[in-house]
Amino acid sequence: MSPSPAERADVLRRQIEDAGKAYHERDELLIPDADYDALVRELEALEQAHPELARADSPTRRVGGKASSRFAEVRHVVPMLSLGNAFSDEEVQDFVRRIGERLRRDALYFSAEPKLDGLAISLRYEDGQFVQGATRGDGATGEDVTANLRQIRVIPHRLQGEGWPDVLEVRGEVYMARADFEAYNADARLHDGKVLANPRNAAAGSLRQLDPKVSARRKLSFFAYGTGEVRGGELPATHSATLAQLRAWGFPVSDLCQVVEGSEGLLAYYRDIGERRDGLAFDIDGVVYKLDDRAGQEQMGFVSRAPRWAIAHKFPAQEQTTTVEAIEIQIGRTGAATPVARLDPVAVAGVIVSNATLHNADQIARLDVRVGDTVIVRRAGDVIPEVVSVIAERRPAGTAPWQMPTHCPVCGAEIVREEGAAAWRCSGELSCPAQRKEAIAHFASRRAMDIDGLGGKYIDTLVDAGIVRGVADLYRLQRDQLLQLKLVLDAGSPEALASQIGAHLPPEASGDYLRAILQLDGRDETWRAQALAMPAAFVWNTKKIATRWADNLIAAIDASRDTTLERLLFALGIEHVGESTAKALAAWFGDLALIRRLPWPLFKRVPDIGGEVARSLGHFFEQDGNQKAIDALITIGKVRITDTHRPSAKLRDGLDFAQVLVEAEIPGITRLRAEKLVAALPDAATLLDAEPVRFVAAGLPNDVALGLADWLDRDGHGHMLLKAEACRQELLALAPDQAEQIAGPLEGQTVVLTGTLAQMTRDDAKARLEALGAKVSGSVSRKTAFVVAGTEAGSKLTKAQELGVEVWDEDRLLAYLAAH
DNA sequence: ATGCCTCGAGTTCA
DNA sequence: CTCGAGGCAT
Repeated sequence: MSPSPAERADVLRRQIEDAGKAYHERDELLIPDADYDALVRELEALEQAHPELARADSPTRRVGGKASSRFAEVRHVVPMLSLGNAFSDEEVQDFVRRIGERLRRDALYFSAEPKLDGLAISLRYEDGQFVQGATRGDGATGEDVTANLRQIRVIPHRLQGEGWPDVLEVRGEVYMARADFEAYNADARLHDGKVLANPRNAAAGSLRQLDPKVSARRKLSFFAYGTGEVRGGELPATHSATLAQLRAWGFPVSDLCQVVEGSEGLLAYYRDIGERRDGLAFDIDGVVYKLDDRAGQEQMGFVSRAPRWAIAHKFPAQEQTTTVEAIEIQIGRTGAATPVARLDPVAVAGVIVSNATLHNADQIARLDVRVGDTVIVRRAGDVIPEVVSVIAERRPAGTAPWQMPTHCPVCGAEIVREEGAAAWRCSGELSCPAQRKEAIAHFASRRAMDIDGLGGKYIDTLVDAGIVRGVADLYRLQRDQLLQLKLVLDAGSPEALASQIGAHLPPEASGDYLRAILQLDGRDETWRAQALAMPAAFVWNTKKIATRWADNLIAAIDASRDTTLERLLFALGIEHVGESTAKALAAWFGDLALIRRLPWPLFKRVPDIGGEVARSLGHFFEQDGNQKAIDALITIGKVRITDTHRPSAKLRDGLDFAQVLVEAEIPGITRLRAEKLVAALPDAATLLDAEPVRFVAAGLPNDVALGLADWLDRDGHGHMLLKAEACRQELLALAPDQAEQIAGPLEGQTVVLTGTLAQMTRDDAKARLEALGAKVSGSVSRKTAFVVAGTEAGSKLTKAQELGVEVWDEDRLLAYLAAH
């Protein structure tokens, strides 16, 4: 049976998308360009022949396409800066105060302008002629979009008037007016084209079109708001006069630009624009204030990549109303049951929101969100959608308060709440497929074992099929198994796959699909020739993509076998043990064999590990299943820890038996009492043998002595104490670790990274800072030594400024790293 | 006990 | 990114 056009179209779309994604996200070529083009052409032909199959999200309509979508790079001689943000009146007043103090001036004049929601660009004029236009890019380097900018009617090709500098760069915002955006989408809907999400995306997408004719059809506009490089000429001494001059030279400048005085003037302007916002012809997301006189600007200078003389005052996150269609719960890696609201999709602050976390049952109870409710949603911090409140008047009749289900929707185990905790958990542990999948995904994740290419979709299938039950099974996977898996997944189902293949194989070759495909693997020349003779490149491409994936995944799994103790400890997914704790454990103990059998009180020897984390570690390693899983990883999986070393000598400081007793958290046992106890009963064996009277004789109050006796009898505590004592002696007997690291120049300093770095990845920067002894943390506080801010730095930069923490830009970091 | 400072864990969308 | 909560200094 030959595949229906619909099935065929589905397969094509999936292949095109896989290849396109690999190319865009990883710069990886899954299939040659010619093959890719063939796939796209076939899909186009199919969609034309069967218009009912054409879909708005089809890759044939994708903006930009695939290969060659690279624009030339343009280096900005004067960097295109980002702006600091203000969200409250106070922050604006602080901004004005800082300037007043530094410039020692009472009256400050600002140029205030609307902040358009578009795309920042730079236009270069030489001898009055438009020669080049570029996007902002990372601020230092952008993309050359000259051809597309020439299509924008309001951008002058030649400067008007006179007196312009020999070289003039004009900075401004390309945007799409609301009316033009609506018209575009109406047209797109009519012709079944791709509907764009918002004017901003429309502008950005249009500008990055490769074909200028395409972007010409979309009506873009432009407002100038500043200048970049200027050579062979002078600009007026104030920003406002410069804008007027730009207008005279032929540039559109918003007529909402105004000069105002002091913070009062700024705030009045903000309110005025806020009121007029909805009536404007274009979207704005705030207003921008710039110190008007250039001399003052120069005196103020820059922090990181942002000028100190300008700030963006943002409007509050946009809110929208929508309805709650369902409240589902998701089971996380630790079993945490998180309620998520499925919403009727709605556009909030530029994106379509269809899910919003409700965080936990308390939050639902507080808001009293019910299925069917109309709610207000907001994008908190402009990213993660949240439900703000319920509109009570619009609640349908007959609803009941939402309740946490009593059983896990995935495995059916009971959902329980720990005492005093906020979170409900599925009690199924690793017998719950949801938890097992998440645990495996965590194990494979980049910061853990780093098995690239093993996404959630494949883990789902592997676990559902029973091929992978635990993490060690990953190391048993065979290439052909994976190949089959991928082929079936790509086709949607084994049946779909078989029917598709049947059509393209010669009659004598049809039959078992998988066998057919597998035999194409270069081993059988006859098959190979037949495949090449097939009418469509389909089988080849399917095969090539799948083979590539399987080979890559096998290679990634193989590469993950050599790992560090830190990564493996993190990968195990022990509760409360994240990257940082795993790193500390690895550094202090150095040896998995030791860690696996360590009684929990001894984990507290490591700074930043307290009772909770230590118990969690102990609990994990007590479980037989976990020990077996680790054994399997090592023996069957051939996982090797490459950095095993001796425990740190520092572990021995203050480590006597009395301390072990204290750290075991026995009720009533203080350091003083423990010492008395040890003086009378010097080791664990003696202690265990002793009658409670001996404890009293050693100076313990009656109730504490009885409590201790009771404690020793319960829950294997006695045995644990014996083990702890044995381990303690072992640690003491170990030769001191010679390889104590030399103190780096940043030893003991905490550094925070924020924003996007252009020259290196954040992981890279982190590793290099750590190599110098720094601790790289995620949150800014007074103790932070300095904050490294890349482009688009967010709240952490703001916080650093508030706390007066030093801010480095990327160049400074690079210079520092180079010097050390 | 109280109040930082961090870390861990969970999540959204392009 | 944000929230909750663990660890530790006061």
